[in-house]
Amino acid sequence: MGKARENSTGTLGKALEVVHIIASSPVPLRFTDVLKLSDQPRGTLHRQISNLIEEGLLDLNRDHSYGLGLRLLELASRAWASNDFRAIAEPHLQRLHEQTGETVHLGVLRGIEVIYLDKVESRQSVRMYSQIGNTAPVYCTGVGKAALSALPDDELQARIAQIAFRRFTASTLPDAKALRQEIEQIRVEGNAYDREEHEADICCVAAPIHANNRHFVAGISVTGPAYRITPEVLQSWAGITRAAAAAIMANMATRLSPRA
Amino acid sequence: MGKARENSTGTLGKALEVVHIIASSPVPLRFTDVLKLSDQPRGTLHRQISNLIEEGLLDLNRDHSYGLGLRLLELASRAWASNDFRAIAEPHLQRLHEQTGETVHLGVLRGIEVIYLDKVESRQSVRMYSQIGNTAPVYCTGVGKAALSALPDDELQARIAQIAFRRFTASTLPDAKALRQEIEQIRVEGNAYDREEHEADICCVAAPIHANNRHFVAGISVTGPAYRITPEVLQSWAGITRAAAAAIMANMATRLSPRA
DNA sequence: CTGCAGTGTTCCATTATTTGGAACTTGATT
DNA sequence: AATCAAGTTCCAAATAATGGAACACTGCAG
Repeated sequence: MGKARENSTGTLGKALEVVHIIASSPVPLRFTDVLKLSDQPRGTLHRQISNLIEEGLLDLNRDHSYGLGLRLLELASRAWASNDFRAIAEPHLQRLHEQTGETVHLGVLRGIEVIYLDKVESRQSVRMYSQIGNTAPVYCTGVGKAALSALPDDELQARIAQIAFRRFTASTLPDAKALRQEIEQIRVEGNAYDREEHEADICCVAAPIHANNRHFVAGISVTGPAYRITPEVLQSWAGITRAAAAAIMANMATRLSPRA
Repeated sequence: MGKARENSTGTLGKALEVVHIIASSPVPLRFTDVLKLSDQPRGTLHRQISNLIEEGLLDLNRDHSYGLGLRLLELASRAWASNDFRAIAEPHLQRLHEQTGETVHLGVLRGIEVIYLDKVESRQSVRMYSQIGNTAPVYCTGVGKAALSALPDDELQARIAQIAFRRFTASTLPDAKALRQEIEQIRVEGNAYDREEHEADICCVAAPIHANNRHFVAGISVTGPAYRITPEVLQSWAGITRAAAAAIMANMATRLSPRA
């Protein structure tokens, strides 16, 4: 199982590495656990963690395990609220949801992951806020593949080269070749699909969004359970999904970058 | 007149101060704007911001203004998902919502602010995720006053002393004396109320939650529009709100701190 | 076209902070 | 009471941050 990353850019980078270690662990970590996962000496790590706790980025539980601090929630709340792209997309997501009755996602590409920025769903009873802020691999999500398809070729190759393909389900794309092939298809059709490639029984249709210069790419998707959403139904949403994406891009052009 | 901000504990603290400046601004800031708001030399600030962007905590927009980075969303998403207290409270919030039909909040005390950890509401059409991660002053929210009432006296006095009272509405508590008086009342009754003290037309009934040692205090509330929720109705929810808080505390005792 | 002003970016000797090893404390377990 | 592991503190040495000033870029006005 992987050690940490090699991104130790200055003090800040190291501090965030510690946060990342704690964020990534499925199980609560105590001091020595973190010590083993990081490659820092005891004294150093201890001071780092103390600082992080002081700043509210980490919390010290009573059993001496560490958790993420509430300061993060506060900052994220503002990050979300002040995100122009999300604000522009919101009404279009809403409309797409009304047209389909299924869950609609907005995600942006970050490295070789998709991070979900917004979500509109009908039944709130289950896991209301679960998706926003979550990340998923590009190569097995509709939004991810849609976003990739909007990248310039050189960028695309660079990103694909970094991916470590892992099989989530029987239909997960197995390697770079299959992914490249599918990207070509998406570029022609204008839509990406996820047919139970990440989670069993979950499928979606997606469409790409990009800024003029294609340095910023994102995607939207309509998602539903495979037992209810047949391939034909999915297909039938392709057009309105593309239309919603186009509408968002049109709004971006006018409301962002007043001096294009 | 207090000193300016003295929260500059090390490099990390300064970096977060920059993040805070950008998070707090209602309007996008460019480099020189931040420079004016921070008291750091140009070169230093520039490197700090560069590092923060590198780490994903800030974003550089194309018009050279800065925004909060998506890394924050990712971390916050995990912070929220892995928060034991929130997970324990969740079903109780749900039940309280079913009993009242109104919006239910869970908030914890942090300094002299309340930070909202969770929310269950009926109509999702408006501003779904708006509340979680938001902060509000203790002295004019039901959850805040409830949480305060659970603090030991010395802690209570210390916190109250830090508050700068500001009038949000006609019924906002005006000063420390009024607040102390109300806290006494809450301690006797077991419930706190907010009668349009923060926002016009918003009122709520709340109940305190605390860990055994009272170093951790929080609160839950049932909130609704004043035009629909009469004082009598509000009063009628006091009991079930207290009951929900009690149930959460009972669960905390068994599920947290396995080695009390 | 040229100079000007406002912004953003880079450089590097000085300075202050972080580092890391070891010693110390705590508190559970035998 | 002794032992061991986990957590905390300390300080000289190493390293990273600082901050002042110079450099570049951009649009604007003469």
